[in-house]
Amino acid sequence: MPPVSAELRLHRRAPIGRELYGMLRRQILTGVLRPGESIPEATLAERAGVSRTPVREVLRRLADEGFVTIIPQVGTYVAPIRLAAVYDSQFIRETLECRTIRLAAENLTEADAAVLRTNLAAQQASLEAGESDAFFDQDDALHACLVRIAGRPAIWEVIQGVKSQLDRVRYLSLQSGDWPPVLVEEHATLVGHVLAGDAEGAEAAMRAHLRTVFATIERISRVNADFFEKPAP
Amino acid sequence: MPPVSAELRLHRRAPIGRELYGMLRRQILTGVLRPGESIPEATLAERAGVSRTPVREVLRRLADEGFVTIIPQVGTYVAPIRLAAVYDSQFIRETLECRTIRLAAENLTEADAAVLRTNLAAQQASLEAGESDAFFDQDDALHACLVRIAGRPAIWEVIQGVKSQLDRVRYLSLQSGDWPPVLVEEHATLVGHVLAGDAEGAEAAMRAHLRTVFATIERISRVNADFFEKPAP
DNA sequence: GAAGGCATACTAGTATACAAGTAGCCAAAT
DNA sequence: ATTTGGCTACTTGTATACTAGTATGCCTTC
Repeated sequence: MPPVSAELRLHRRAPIGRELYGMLRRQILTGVLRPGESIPEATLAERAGVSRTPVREVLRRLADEGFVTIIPQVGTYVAPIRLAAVYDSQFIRETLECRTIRLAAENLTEADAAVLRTNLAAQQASLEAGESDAFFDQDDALHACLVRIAGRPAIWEVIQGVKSQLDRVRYLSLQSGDWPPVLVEEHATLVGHVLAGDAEGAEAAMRAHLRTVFATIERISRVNADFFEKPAP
Repeated sequence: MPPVSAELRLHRRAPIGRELYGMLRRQILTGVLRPGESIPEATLAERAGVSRTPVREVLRRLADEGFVTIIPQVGTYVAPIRLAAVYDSQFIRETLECRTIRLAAENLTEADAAVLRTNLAAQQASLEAGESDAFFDQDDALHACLVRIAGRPAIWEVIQGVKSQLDRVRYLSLQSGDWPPVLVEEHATLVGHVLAGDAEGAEAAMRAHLRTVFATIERISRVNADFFEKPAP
């Protein structure tokens, strides 16, 4: 019989391989693990001090997100960045966030406004300190916050799942080049419109902001050609 | 070393538990397996004639999609329909499909038009024959086709993954009530706008169409209360 | 010398054995 | 009669053993 307590009991899930998942995801995202690199289950299991079973589940999930490629009886490899997937991710993200930010501009409360201002200040600090990794996370936090303000917190989970490939490009673009100042500026504009309750302006700013990545993709895929999938001959 | 052939070789993947996944998904969707029902790994494994290992991967994926709830050391149960998830699914689907159908109306070719007309005719046939299961699939096929015409075939995969909870309501609504005629009518209107290249009208029709589900949710959740998550007390 | 076949090492897929934790029942004590 | 304690059956989580298939390097042969 179904436990009626299921709704109110907080299950202490067993995220044994949870940190392994996060570590691998991060390492692939940041390029510590480079596309094409072999990551056998046995090696990961041994390194983490666990058996292959939980490792397999982690890899299966990473494969679903497009981070690794599993070839049966051959091996598991860090997947190359697929440009087509990047463009699809951008399309979906733009579509969803441009709609949610309109709602955010309309539903804004004073408490939300304070959170947004705090985040912007933190970004400025990371920028001046040159901490690109911190900035990367704060960028995500701002967008997540906007989605939450829109009253659709679950949407961010979907975006998070979809933008995996986009994130890899985003990370590379933060490493080299002078994009962070531009992004902070755009974020400030974005938040400004939201604070003013200007839904129309906020959407336009978001659209422009999310398309900034386009300006870097070509250069990134040229400089870091080995990170990207080879185009069909 | 990474096999360079990875891109062009077609890997004969080993979808051993693939049919089990489809069967379970279908059975939960159609209500053959009812929310709260216990589905132990061992039972499923024995029934399918395989070991627990592949069954676990299937269940893990179903859990990610919100079809089952896995409680460690307790059991695996068919998940109840979460109304909040249904509304989130609808929001995302509406946002994405309203944008893609605009593109579909603009990118339409003659071949696409023929496919759309064929699908509509098939729907009409299923309607008259009272085959609601076939209609369910044709409904999906039409929407998938529109997304493909828009030039974003990958988007449908995302929608497919998101609308799981929505589908359960959709299936229930097709079982009882006289909604199929309404939906076919809406599909015809939709396709009509696309065929006419009327992006504006197509989007409006799509929005109205995807919101039709709202009219049934309240009744469905009342009639089939045992399918839905109990609201917080 | 080159090309083809074969053996070996390594991989993920699968099956099975073991461990840890939960819920429900039953008995005993109050 | 009620409550509380423990015990048992059952579940998922994890580890390990085994299977099957692939790629590669070496050896043979032409």
